[in-house]
Amino acid sequence: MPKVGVEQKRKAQLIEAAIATIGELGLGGASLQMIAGRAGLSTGLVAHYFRDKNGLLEATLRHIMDQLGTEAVSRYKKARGPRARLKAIVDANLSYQQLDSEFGAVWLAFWAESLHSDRLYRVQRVNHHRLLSNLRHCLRDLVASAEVDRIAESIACLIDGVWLRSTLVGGDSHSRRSRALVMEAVDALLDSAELGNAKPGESP
Amino acid sequence: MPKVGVEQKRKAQLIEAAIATIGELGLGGASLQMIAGRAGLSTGLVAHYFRDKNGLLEATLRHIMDQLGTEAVSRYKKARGPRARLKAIVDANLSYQQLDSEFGAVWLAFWAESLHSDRLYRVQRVNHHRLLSNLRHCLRDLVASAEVDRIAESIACLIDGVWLRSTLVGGDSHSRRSRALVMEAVDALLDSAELGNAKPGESP
Amino acid sequence: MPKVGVEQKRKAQLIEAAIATIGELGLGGASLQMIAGRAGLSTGLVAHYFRDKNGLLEATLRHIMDQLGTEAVSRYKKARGPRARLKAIVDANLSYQQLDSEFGAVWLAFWAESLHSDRLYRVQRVNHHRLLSNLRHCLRDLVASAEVDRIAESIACLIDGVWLRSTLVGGDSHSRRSRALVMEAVDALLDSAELGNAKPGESP
Amino acid sequence: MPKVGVEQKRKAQLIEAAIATIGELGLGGASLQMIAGRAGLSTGLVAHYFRDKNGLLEATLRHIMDQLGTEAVSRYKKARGPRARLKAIVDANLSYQQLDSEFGAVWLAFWAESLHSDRLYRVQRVNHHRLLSNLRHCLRDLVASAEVDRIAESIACLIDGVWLRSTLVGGDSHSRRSRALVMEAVDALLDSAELGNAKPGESP
DNA sequence: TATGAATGAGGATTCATTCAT
DNA sequence: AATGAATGAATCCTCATTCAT
Repeated sequence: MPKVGVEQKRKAQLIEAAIATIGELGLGGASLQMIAGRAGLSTGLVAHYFRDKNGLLEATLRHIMDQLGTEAVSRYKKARGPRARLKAIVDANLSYQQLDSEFGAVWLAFWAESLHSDRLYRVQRVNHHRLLSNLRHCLRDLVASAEVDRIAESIACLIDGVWLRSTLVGGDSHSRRSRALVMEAVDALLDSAELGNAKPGESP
Repeated sequence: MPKVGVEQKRKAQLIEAAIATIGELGLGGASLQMIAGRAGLSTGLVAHYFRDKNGLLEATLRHIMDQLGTEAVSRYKKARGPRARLKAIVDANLSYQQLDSEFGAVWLAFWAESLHSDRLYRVQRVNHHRLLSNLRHCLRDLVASAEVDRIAESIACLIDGVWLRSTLVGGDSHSRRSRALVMEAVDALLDSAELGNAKPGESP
Repeated sequence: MPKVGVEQKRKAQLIEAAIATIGELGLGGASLQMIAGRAGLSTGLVAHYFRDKNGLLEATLRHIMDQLGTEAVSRYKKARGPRARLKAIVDANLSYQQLDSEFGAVWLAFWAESLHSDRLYRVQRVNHHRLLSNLRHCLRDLVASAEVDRIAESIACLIDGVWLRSTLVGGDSHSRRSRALVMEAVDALLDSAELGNAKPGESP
Repeated sequence: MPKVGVEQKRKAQLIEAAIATIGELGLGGASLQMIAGRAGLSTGLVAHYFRDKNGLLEATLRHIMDQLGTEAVSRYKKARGPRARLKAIVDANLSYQQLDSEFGAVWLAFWAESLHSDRLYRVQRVNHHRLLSNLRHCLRDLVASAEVDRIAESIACLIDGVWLRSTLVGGDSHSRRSRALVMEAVDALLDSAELGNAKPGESP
């Protein structure tokens, strides 16, 4: 009988439960008993598979980041043309945040915590830089190289600002509006860069 | 003998210590003993003046918001012209966040916590709407009324995204760069709105 | 009203309870709940006064050592003549161990633990050397200086061996017998040293 | 297929690992996972072969005692003359304790624990009496029968006191010195007994 | 025979809160 | 007004034990 895969399954169960619990109660309210209970497992298993509560939290953050990365790559590959690819990245980041209304809260909780935990901080920075690097890669085909960094940073801030503020509002209508909002702002940024540099752009 | 003002002074001491402690250790690590100890007072005083730990936290968040509001009003009044007033608001929000490198962390901690605490949530929303409302007020003189809401929201997102991402990076050079970044993005947004609406804008 | 002395009293209560509990259940069975419960206090007070369980244990060991030291000094001062002083020291060590039948068990538990705890180890060594030094001091008047160290060490071993083995037997008759046993052995050691060195000794 | 002997081998592995772990970390720090891990086996095997953690500990103590007994018998048989046989017993007890510097710690840990465990206590007492009985047997040829018990007890205390104190000091030079110390004290005891009884002794 | 997954009780520790002074 | 002693619930973690494979 396949005892194989039990470890992966248990880890996934615990991570899923951690996400749900943190989303509902925040990091401060997410005790191991709540998490393990929601997963239908015992608290001891956390130590068994993750050594520590911190181990579970780190794995959880990493899981979230991996999922976001996978989503972004998948959308990116389907997109045709540089502007579409750029928007695919934006879309991946936004849709992922808003897939579940709790997701923004989880993301935010980890962001806040990462400022006081080396392990989480490192994971967080990897993602920070990955988003910037992806954006820059797309922008190289769209604006003058002198503008790439600035515009990439602006778009990254827009994305993070949008989901951050949307955690305060929530709701589906807001989700749709916020996507549109970012897209229009991105267009504005690209247009101004193109105009300023007289660079011939493709139509969006 | 003027024992008047003792209450105000003690409250201020505790709030200041709360901000410093949360900035350094996060909300999860800020125990009453740490806060009171840093203020040079006893833990009992917290109950005396704020009834509760939550009472202290709420007062602390309110204090931060009030300070930000005061700063914004002060800068706003000195500014001449609609675009300058708009930038004054942006500046107020950014400079305040970056006054102290710990400040972003405090702000972030409260934002995360407010998603799980009604009291904090309400305070947070007031500020959320105040920023939007201020931005909208300025924009009415700059862009077509149909665009006001959208641009205001975009700028608000930019502001929050900038300080949020800057909590991960820190440093003075980043602070200066991020101000410039927002200003340029604001210009791009305004220009695109003006062009699109053929509305004659003033020069920035 | 005298709030003074509360701290000393509470510490004494907890230390006393720690000794009783360790004597009854061993270090492995002495939980904070048992200790605090026996003292009629809450577990939280341990942290309040000793910071830690280890803090309590260290204070307890120190307390035992101090008491033994005081006892030894008191008996030593009453004794007349070098041989009597030597026996006063032996008596102090033995009578203290056997005052309470649990005491040997406590002493033994700490000795075993001190091999794995730096803090306890240091305290333990201080006592180890103090006993030797006291014995040497007495012996300088009784045997040739070349023999002092050896005889001191022998007597120290006898003392420790006696109480160690008596932990396995217990009972009052054994206590009395073991005192006599050490005294006779001490006499044998002194006699052999005196004879070997042809040193004129006083009558015991 | 010779699966015979597997049981004995596994038991020996676990016992050996238990001794090493207890020596290093003490009884309080010796978890089954540490012990089994050091033996390269799984925790489940402990239950399989010893039913219990206590079963393993009891077997371990018994193993130590058996080894000591074997060593003593072996040395005893090689010795010629009553005084040499007496010293053979002393040597067996001391050299065994000091074979490994961790050994005293293990012995001490079990001694402390045996005061709170019936099973271990019984094993401990068997050894206690065996040493006494061996010593008495030798002494019957050396001192008056009225002195046998007293001298036997004294020598036993010396032996235990020496290894007990040596656990605090350790080091090879101390080992050698402590053997000499006991031997000289034994001689002093024998001489005083012989003199007191005018019994003609053989030369050692 | 052997593994290691899973459990859950028990321990130390932290902390907000209460209250006598 | 102010202290800090005292509490006890809550949390994380460790660990012996059980059991299915």
